[in-house]
Amino acid sequence: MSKPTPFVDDYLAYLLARSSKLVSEQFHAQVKATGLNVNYWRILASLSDGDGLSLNQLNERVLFNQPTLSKLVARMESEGLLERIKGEKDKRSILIYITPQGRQLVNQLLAKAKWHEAEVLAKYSHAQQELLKDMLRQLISALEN
Amino acid sequence: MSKPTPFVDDYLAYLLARSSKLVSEQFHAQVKATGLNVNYWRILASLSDGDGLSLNQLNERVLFNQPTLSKLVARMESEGLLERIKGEKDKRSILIYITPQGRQLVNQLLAKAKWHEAEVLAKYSHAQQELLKDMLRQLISALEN
DNA sequence: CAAATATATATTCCATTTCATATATTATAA
DNA sequence: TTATAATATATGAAATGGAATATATATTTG
Repeated sequence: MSKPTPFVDDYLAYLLARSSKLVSEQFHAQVKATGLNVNYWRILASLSDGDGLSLNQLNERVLFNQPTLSKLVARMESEGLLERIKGEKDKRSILIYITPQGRQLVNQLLAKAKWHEAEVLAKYSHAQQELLKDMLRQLISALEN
Repeated sequence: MSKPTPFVDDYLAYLLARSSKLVSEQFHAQVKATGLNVNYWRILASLSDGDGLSLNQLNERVLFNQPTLSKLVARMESEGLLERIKGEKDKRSILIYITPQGRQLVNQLLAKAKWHEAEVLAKYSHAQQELLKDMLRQLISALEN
């Protein structure tokens, strides 16, 4: 009788957390090497293909807490990476834009990120890569309601 | 011409982080409802099918930082959930065991966790579930070296 | 074997995150 | 309309997490 599979190795939440952490950590080392805060990278990447999101909308993507994101965005503005503009239609909201400086930074990192992803996925066929991503996308949209 | 897929929605690290967070968060709400710290749950679950791990070994599973885990384990011991025993063979090491009280707690949560996972995966066939998990396990072992 | 190096865990100090709540604005109801 | 509730973001005190380092024990080297 061989040992049963340990709980965590068959537990989806654990497999996701572990693979997520392993994949991210490798790349985050590269981000840190450029001197950038990892959270800044996540925020810039989330804004990279369409800024002008409100804080809440951005938060739905980056999945921080609202106060955490609020403070990060304020810091990033003070460092010249983002700009915050009060909403015209709804004056409670703050719309967030990438500055040229932030854009330059994120563009460099996007290229590195794609390169890193290619490395991670090198052993998989294109079909397999898409299968994995599709399953994750399905999971996400199911959980978002 | 339709919009291209946003970067993040095609980026593996993001898909993993997002799905991980969404899956975990749902269950963590249940954990918190029982009054337990989420990190405690992660530690107990990691020990659930074989305790007596050293701090380092445990850390390889839970993927915290060593000082963070060290502090958490100390707190959990003071709250009666774990026991720390100095290694016989290597006296630098600390072996970590679940107390009966900790065991009772984790057993309840393991049952809930499995139930929650079943819900999350309900829409997938058994074969698909295994496919997803296998791909994640492969990814993990490739990244661990 | 003694000295030097490596390893396992703990601790300290500081930056960041979180919880609860405040403020400002908008939407709804009476 | 005015009062009430809801929503978006900000803020402050307290808890948490991380980087650097300390301590204790083991291993290696000359």
